Amino acid sequence: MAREGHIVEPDALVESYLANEDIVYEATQIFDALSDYTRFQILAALCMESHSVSELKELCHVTQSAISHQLRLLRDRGLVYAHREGQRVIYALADDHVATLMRVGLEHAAEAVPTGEE
Amino acid sequence: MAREGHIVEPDALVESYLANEDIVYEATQIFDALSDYTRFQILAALCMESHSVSELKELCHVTQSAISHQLRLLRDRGLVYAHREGQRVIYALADDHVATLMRVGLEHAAEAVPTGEE
DNA sequence: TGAAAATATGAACAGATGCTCATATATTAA
DNA sequence: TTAATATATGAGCATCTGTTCATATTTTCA
Repeated sequence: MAREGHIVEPDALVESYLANEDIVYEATQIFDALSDYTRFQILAALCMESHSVSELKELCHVTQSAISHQLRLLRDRGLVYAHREGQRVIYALADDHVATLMRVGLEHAAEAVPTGEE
Repeated sequence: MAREGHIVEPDALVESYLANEDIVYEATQIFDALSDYTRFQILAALCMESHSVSELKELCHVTQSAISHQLRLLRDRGLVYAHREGQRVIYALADDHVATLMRVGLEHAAEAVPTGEE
């Protein structure tokens, strides 16, 4: 069945997660959140610091409506949370795992994309 | 602009990646690959060991055609590679980053999904 | 060579997705 | 209260996605 040895250390904990359909589905939902360019930019900005909707709109170069819709999705999935400050609504990252995922994803991507320097 | 301090260490390397559109796009593509239940199962299986198409079909409980289509996508994105062994075609993970991402994603998911035990 | 087994692939289709546009809600200031 | 600013949201739409179905390709074995 196997062709080579294990590529990663067989991790009992990870394997138990894989056996749980709900956990696997939840994992795919996180990756889905990170799979869209706009959402990735939002989360990247929030990795650095919290931002209002209008700040995010500027940082991501999309319309206010588009940002709000994506923020709603991220909020519904528990990746960000919000609180009001006067007229503004400030969004923040809800989970440090997201930052870790983005870091690893970017490192992988940086290897895949030829930049002239490695 | 900021509401609180930095959530993650400001990482100059990561910030330079974020400034590169191609790298960000490439990163979203990796997350997209992991965002589908079938593909996630395929990659999870390949994290453990290499598998033929028919083995993956059994492990993921989907049709041969569906597996082949998804494997093509993963191959096109450079996440897996294949070689023929007689009638079989054996697929393997092309990149260890994928395993790391899945591990972190599953850990995040395990916290989000109530299991009765943490 | 012909049949069987394993894999790949194109077409088609239903459902999901991300955006825009218009409008609603909420807060502040005049 | 009215106007202005900030944010949220529903509807509609074009595009994308994942699957199925049918069929093609490749390899092995009789």
